Amino acid sequence: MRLTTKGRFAVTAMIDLAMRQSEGPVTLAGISKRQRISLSYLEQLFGKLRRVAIVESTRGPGGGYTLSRDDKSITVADIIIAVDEPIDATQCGGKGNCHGQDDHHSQCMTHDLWSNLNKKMVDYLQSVTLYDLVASQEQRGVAVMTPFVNKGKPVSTPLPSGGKEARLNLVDPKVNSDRNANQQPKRFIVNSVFNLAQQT
Amino acid sequence: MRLTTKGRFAVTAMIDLAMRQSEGPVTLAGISKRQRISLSYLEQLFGKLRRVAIVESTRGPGGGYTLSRDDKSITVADIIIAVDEPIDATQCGGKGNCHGQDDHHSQCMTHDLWSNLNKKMVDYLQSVTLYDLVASQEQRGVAVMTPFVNKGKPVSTPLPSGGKEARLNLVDPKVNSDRNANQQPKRFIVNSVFNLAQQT
DNA sequence: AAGACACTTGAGCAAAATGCTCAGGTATTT
DNA sequence: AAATACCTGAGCATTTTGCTCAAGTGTCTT
Repeated sequence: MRLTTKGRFAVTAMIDLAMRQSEGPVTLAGISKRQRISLSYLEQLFGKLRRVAIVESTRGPGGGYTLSRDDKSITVADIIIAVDEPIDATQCGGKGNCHGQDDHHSQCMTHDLWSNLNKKMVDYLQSVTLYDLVASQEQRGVAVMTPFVNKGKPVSTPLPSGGKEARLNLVDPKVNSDRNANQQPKRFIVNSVFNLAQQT
Repeated sequence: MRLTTKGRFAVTAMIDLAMRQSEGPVTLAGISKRQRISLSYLEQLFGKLRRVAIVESTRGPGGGYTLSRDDKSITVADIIIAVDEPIDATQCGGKGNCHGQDDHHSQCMTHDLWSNLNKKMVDYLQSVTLYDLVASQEQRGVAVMTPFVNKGKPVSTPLPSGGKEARLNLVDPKVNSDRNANQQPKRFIVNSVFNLAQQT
């Protein structure tokens, strides 16, 4: 379990995807614009997410990505583990075969410490589903990103994205869909886990 | 809260210190040999530990480091926070002022997620004291790391506990003086927290 | 006073990891 | 065809990590 911005981007992107997939496949280009993550980078991330079968892809015009299973059965841990794969094989890798060099049977001193910590982290991240994140997001008023999506709930704020996005953005007229175009719309930033809490 | 090998080394070194400070100040050179951590690196780490008043130093011959407070009141979190100081000022830094760029009052989508995760980690690390680590270490038989100290000081045979655990696997008498011994002694390796648990 | 000891400080640096970009593809629709 | 959009892998600039080196400063022993 590593935690880098890669994992944070992936979670952010997945929330975006989860919030809009009712309209059909969501394009990476769209996520890229809304969340201001480079398209190429997203392609990398979603390649991994697809390989672990968290998302499915549809090619061609009108294509994009969809969740391959339910909101509620995809956890944050799933996402992070998929994109931030462990380099494993480092140290004892949880196997417990970590003595100094002698033949002692003792595990390394702090094995349990790190092992337990890791477990706590995984436990927590596994307890949070994509559904939870979407729900809490909608409750907050960030809600739906485009005015059209409405999962039966009141759409609280038609965001100031204007008429351009007013249409299911299947075909954005003339949008400079340059590969490396820079984007502007709002993005929900993800914080670093590790820079927080100096104390509490 | 960052977790790097720096923090792991620091915890390891602190355990070593805690286990031997009854003999008086513990030198970095000693820790360096026993744990096979470069002296210069230890100097860096202990500089930070001293600055946050977790340890105290005594200069000159016979000097070294000592815990500046009780075993039981020093937590792993204290140690890690001391050496792996957060670069803070990144993102919203826990302040909650993390919107995209618009004027929304909403915090960023996953703020709570990372914030909670961080809290869980800190909570756990704060619940584990140096005393706990030393105790669990001794119980394991790793016990005291070297059989003697030839500093003109009495060779104490630590190990208040009885011979419960068979023969505490102390280093056998063959192990020679630490005079110019190259780094060979046992070291309790610390694992990467993040490379563990792919799943559970 | 001399010298050994051990902490103290800061600069510097190589290797690895990170966070991307670029340049090509290939499949599917219109 | 042509456009759309996924797919793949190589490559690379920056940052972070994990140290080393060099020069101190204070303290004790002789």
